[in-house]
Amino acid sequence: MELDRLDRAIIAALVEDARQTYAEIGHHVGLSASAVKRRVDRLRETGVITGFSARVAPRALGWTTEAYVELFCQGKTKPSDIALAVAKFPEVVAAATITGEADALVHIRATDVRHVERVIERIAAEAFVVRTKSSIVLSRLVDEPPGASLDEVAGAGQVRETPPEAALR
Amino acid sequence: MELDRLDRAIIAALVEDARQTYAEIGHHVGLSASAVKRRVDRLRETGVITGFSARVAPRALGWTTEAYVELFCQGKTKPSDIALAVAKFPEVVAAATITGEADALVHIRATDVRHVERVIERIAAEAFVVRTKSSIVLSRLVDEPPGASLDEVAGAGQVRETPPEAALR
DNA sequence: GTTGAAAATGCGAAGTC
DNA sequence: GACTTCGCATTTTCAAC
Repeated sequence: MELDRLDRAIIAALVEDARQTYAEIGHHVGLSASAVKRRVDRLRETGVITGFSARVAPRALGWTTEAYVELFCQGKTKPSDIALAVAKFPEVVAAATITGEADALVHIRATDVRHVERVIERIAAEAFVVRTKSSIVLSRLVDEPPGASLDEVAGAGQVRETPPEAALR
Repeated sequence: MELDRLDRAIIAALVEDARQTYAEIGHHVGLSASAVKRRVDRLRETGVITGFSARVAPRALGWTTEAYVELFCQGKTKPSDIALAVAKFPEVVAAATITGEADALVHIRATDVRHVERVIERIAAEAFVVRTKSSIVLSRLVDEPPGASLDEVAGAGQVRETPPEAALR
């Protein structure tokens, strides 16, 4: 799907505040409310915008501790096996297979260090896990709303209006 | 701030879909629209809900590649130094100081592998960075909207209604 | 993409428990 | 103190242009 400058401005506005009215967004990007709605509907249908979500302060809900855990797995382990195993835990915020020594990296959010410990223990108990290596987060330095400044840098799909170098300022 | 069962149900509803109407949320949790709005207003004022944001498919915007980069820094480096240095890059989605060998972990999202490489190069050029160790993401397995299932597990602030053990099912 | 009108929703006041 | 109902302003939505 092709995205023009207006689409990206609308997306940026919605990433910043998803409860703005169409009229407000329209005023900001130079369109009528109807036109904005039509574009937003299209962006949702085509899967560019996957939904709208409240940003919650994890600490306010008691989630004070997080950790990154590297997983070292047996040779024949499939990514889908790892996905199934870790997706079971609500504490697992993110997970990905990666290059390097470890096979996967799992991001955990929990209520305290003991809680983190218990989750790691249960992940390590999975049959395919050979060993784990975990790092507790001491202090979070950056935590952008996913896609906060995407429009500043990325081009629209395959067609880029600004050269990649511009992304580095 | 104290959160009761209703607050957490409302938060869960808004994390799932931040553009639901107050009436819909109210129907779901058993309150009138007005009551829901008052609670949401209070949750925003107290900082539990920090905002509302559109979820965007990074791929649709051309962000097809991500990486995790461990930073090894000089002895006297302060977390705030690292924060200032990495926050400059829109490609840096998250960063945190961690326990273990490395001093910090930086999560990068970029348009392609070359783009990742350039960002890492520029981070490595910071005066306090001794060396870096990076892992490119092969495939993302889990990517929950931050706080998607927080209410399932965490207690409300310091007062916990369910014992921590319940979090592990 | 815009305008305009009908339906739905947001929002605050007043009243109830 | 918190919730509900009610009335009016705003917004959403969908037509026709």
